[in-house]
Amino acid sequence: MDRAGNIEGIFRDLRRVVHALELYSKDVNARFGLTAPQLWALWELGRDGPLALGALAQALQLHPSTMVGVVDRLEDKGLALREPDPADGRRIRIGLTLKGRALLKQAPHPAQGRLVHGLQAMSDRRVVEIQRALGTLVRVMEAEDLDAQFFFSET
Amino acid sequence: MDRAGNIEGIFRDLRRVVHALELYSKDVNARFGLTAPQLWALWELGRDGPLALGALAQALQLHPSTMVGVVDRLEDKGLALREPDPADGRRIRIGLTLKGRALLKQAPHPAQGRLVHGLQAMSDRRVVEIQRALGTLVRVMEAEDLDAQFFFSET
DNA sequence: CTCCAATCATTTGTGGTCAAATAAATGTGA
DNA sequence: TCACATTTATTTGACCACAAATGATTGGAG
Repeated sequence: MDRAGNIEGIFRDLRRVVHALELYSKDVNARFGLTAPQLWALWELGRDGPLALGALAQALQLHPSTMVGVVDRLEDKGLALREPDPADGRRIRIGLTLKGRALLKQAPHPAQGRLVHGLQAMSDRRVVEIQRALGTLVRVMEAEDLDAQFFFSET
Repeated sequence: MDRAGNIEGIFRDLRRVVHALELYSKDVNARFGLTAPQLWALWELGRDGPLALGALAQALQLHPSTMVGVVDRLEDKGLALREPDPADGRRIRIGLTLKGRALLKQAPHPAQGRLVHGLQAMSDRRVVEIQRALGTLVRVMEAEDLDAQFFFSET
């Protein structure tokens, strides 16, 4: 197995992982009525109390304009609530409703579910290896240095 | 670093990898006027000649209804073309236009960018480790998907 | 040959994501 | 004080992704 083949394989596997994550989100939605971002936001709100929209977006690593829609849907479901921030007229405070708090007690942790079962069944060594590999990927992909566009040799 | 922390970290890193992939798609779009799925579809069409919509969706691991929009946009840009399949009235044949073929010659490989740059700069051992870890992840995640499908198809 | 199930592309609806533009409120410097 | 840049949330527009429903076509069973 040559190097180009390895890199090709990494890309293919990444796409498959992304795909599986999306299906997992749909599955969570079907079982709990919440998509993965919605559940994650709910969990974050339950942890850090009322948050401004920007702070919540930051916590979830999402664009603020993306966050608006997610919060809208949580509000539509009666799980979260927007309130004006008395200290700063620009800000809002997003908090959980009683219903949201109740649901949070029953819902799975965002990083939980059948997917985690597979990881839990692995040896510690395996888990650490995956974590280290992903950490390397994140570092590489989030590296700021650009350029270097045209030097991939295809077979 | 405990085990739960490792699994937490894996999820966090997965989200960041997904995020980076999305930004990469936007970046490709800004540079070449093509999003990652569009570029990938173009590349696949240039490889395997005219394809039916379903076959193309299969090649990209996308839902057929998703593929429709991507092909629409490629057609709007004059890069691809739908033709009725003379042998089967239900099927269409999606092919590249001359313009599409010309663009494909200049466009980067779909699996290009920051990530490839980083991977190429790594040691072989590192690349193999990443590949193996992702392979394990894919097996676990796709196995869970199969379980879910089996579980939900029992009615 | 006819009826009917399977296949294929598409449409519709929901949701996620970003960037860019907008509006309101805040804070700051002259 | 007042003009102006900054911050914050939102809207708009484009794209991606899926599931479910639809319409047309095909192919097989009787």
